[in-house]
Amino acid sequence: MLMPPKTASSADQTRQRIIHAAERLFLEHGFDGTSLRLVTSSARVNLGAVNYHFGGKDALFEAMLARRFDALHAARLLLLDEYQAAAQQVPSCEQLLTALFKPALTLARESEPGCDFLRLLGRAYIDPSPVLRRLLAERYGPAIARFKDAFAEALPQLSRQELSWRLHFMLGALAYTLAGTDAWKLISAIQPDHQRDDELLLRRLTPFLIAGLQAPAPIFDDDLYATKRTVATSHDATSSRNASDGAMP
Amino acid sequence: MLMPPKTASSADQTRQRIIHAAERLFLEHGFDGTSLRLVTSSARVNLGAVNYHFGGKDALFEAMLARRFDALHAARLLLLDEYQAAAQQVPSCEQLLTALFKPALTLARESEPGCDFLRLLGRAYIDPSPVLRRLLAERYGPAIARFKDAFAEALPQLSRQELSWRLHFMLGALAYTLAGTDAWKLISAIQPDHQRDDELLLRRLTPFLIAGLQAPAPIFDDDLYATKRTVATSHDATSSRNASDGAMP
DNA sequence: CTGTTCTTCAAACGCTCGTTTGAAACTTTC
DNA sequence: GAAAGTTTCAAACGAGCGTTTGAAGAACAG
Repeated sequence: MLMPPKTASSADQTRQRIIHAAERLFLEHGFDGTSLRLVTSSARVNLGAVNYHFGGKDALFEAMLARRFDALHAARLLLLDEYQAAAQQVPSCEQLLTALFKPALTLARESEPGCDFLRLLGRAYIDPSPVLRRLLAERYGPAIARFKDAFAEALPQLSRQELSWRLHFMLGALAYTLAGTDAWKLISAIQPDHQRDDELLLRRLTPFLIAGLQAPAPIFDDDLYATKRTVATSHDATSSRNASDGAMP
Repeated sequence: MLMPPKTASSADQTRQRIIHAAERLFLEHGFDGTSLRLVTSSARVNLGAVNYHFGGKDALFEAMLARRFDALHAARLLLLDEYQAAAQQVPSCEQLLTALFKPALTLARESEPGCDFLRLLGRAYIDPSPVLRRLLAERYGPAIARFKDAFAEALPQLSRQELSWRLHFMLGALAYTLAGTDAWKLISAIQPDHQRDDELLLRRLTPFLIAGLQAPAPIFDDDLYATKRTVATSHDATSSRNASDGAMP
C-alpha cells in the first residue's frame, strides 16, 4: 500500500536531485545536448533512476519545466486579471509587460541560487527540440493567447496580422536575450565580469519593446528593398502583395 | 595530377548535392538533429562521401554556411561603405537596417527555389551547437562589429552598454523570426496558408526595430519591478547597480 | 593499353544514446 | 522477524551516431 510520506523520503530526494541537475544542464546544453548519463552522474544517482521515477527523458523534462512554468503562468494570469479588473481603461502595454515580467522576476528571486530561472525560460523558448516545442504550445498556448488578446486591446491601431508579428518579434527579443547563449560574443563586451542582473536586463528590454510595439505600421508601397535591376517588377510584386494583405483597419 | 575540370565533374556534383541536402535538412532539424546518414541518403550519395569531400560533419556545415554567408557579409559591408562614403551625415538607423536587410533579400531571391536563405540565416544564429556559434563569432564577428560602430554613431544618445543590449535585442527579434520555428503556433494564426514572404516580413520588422533602437533609455530609480516585501532593499540594489553602470554620456 | 589518380561504395569500428532487466538493498507493514 | 512493497544498482540491449577502411570502379595521362 502506498503511504504519503511525512518527511521527504529518499525517493523524493532522488527526484529532486534529478530535476535540479536536469535544470542546470539543460540551461547549458539544451535538450538534445543533455544526456541522461550526464544528468544522473551529475545528480549522483543511478542511471536507471530517471526512467524509474519519471518514465523517460521526455517526461523528465516535461516535469522539470512544468514545475516552474505552471507557477509562472498562473501568476501572470492572476496579475493580468488584476489589471483588467482594476483599470478604468484596458491595461496599457506597460502594464501587460509588467504582468509578464514581474512574476518571472519574483520566481527568479525566490528560486534557489545558482539556478537562474530566466535563462531557463529563455532556453525553453529557443530550444528546437520537438518535445519542448509541443509542450510549450499545448500547455501554455492558452495563457499566451489571453495576453495576445490583451495586447490587441492595448494596441487597437494595429491589425491582427501586424500584432501577431510584433508579438513574435517581442518573443524573439525576449527569449534570445534571456537564453543568454554566447551570442553575447557577437555583439561583444556585454557585462564582462559582472554576473547577469535579470532585473536590469528586463528594465533595459522594456522601453525597447514598448517603442517597438507602438511603432507606426509599415508602409508597403515604396521601393525600399527593391533590387536595382528589377525595379518595375519588384514594384508590381510589392503592390500585389500589399493588396492581398488586408493592410490596416 | 589534379586537373581543373572544364565542366562540372561528378565529384563537384556530389559536393553540390551534399551541400544542398545539408542546407535543406539543417533548416528543419538544426545541427545536432541533422545526421550525416540523413544528409547522404537525402542527397543519394554514399555515406563516406561527406568525410571524403569535406573532412567531416563540422567542416561540411562550415562550408555550407560559408558559401552563403561570405557573400552576404561582403555585400553588407559594401553597402555600408557606400552609405558611409556618400552621406553628408553618418548613416541613419534606417540606412543601416537597409544595409543589413537588402543584401539578405537579394541573396534570398537569387538562391534556387525551395531553399529559403533567410530561414537558414535565422537558424544559424539560433542554433545552440558550439560548432556554429564559434564559426559565426570568428568568421563574421568583425563585420558585425563594424555595424555596431555605425549604430553607435547613428544613436549617439545611447551609452555603449545600452547600445550593446539593444543590438542584442534586435538580433534576437531578427533571428527568432527568420528562423521560423513552429513558435508561430504560440502566437498562432500567422499566415496560415500563404507561404512566407520574406520581404513583407522584413518590412514589418523594420519599424519595430527602428522604434526600439531609438526608444529613450530606461530609468533606473523607480520601483517598477520591486517585490512587495523588499521595496527598500530592491531600491538600494537598483541605485548601486545604476552607479556602477556608467549610465549615459 | 598500362599505370596512376580520383571517386565511390559497402562494411565495419568505436562510441554514446535512451531504455530495459533482474537481482540486490532498503522500508514499511503485519 | 518474516513478508511485501519500494527504491537502487550494475550490466546489458539495440539503435543511431561520426568516422575509418580497403577494395572496386571511373577518369585520365602517357
